[in-house]
Amino acid sequence: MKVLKPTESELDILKILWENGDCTVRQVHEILASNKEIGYTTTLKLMQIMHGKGLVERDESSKTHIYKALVSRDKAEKQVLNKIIKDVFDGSAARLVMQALGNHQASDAELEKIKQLLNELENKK
Amino acid sequence: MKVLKPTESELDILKILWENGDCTVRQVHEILASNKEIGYTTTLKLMQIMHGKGLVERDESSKTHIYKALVSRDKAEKQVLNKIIKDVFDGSAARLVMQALGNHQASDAELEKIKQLLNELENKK
DNA sequence: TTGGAATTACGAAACTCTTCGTATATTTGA
DNA sequence: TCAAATATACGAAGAGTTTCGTAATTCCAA
Repeated sequence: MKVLKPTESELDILKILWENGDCTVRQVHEILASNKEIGYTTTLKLMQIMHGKGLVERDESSKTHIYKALVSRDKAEKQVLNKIIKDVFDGSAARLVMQALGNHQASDAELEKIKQLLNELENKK
Repeated sequence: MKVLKPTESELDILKILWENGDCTVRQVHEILASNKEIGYTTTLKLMQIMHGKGLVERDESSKTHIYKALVSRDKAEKQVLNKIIKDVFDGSAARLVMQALGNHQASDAELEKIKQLLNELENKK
């Protein structure tokens, strides 16, 4: 099975669908356009291409189509990370984690959650 | 200041320069060509473009130029991560870390190193 | 009912990235 | 010395992405 790798623009649209649920092109466009200059037909075309690639499906029963993400957020995130880990971090997830932790400030609560996850991972072994 | 975002091919070349130190086009090409089909002039062109972008500098004192990375590995890794964290993980490094840890098998030693890093981070607060 | 607004479909331009062929210059060794 | 090997420069093709204009269709409100 072919791995679907969303482009950057496609990811923007997927995020909107993940966060807002199924959307019309108009709805997606309004959100995109609130962050940057973009024409309506550009948004439309992107979503049509995503449909062609199988990244989204759409309900065509009424004239105004309703789009739904076909990739889960979790899966897409994993794909992105796998690629980075492979390409940039020599396949070492730990290297990536340490670079991320060293660079970014995480809140106490977040650090606690991460430690908890680490303990669970160790117990599983 | 403009952020330099290496493309995938450019990253391949940077990695060679980071690991092997300064290189001629020929040296870089030999390493690239051991992993995939690629013509010499392709490698040359890529490195010329990288030079134009300021990703590398080169010593032109002899006919055969010697290229040197101008971005550090650490900085490039941080840039890649920052972008992903911003684009995909809503700005939360912790979300990225958890996705990475949940997905990939890290060795005990790696997990230990990560826990240690977490402790250091907590003590710093 | 009908004209304007909204929607989809489609083609093509502009841009970036990757690739390589060809031209030109330099070095080298037989 | 001078032909072959090696190097750089450069242009351009091909693929993928992003952008939008235009045409055709459908819907809705006056």
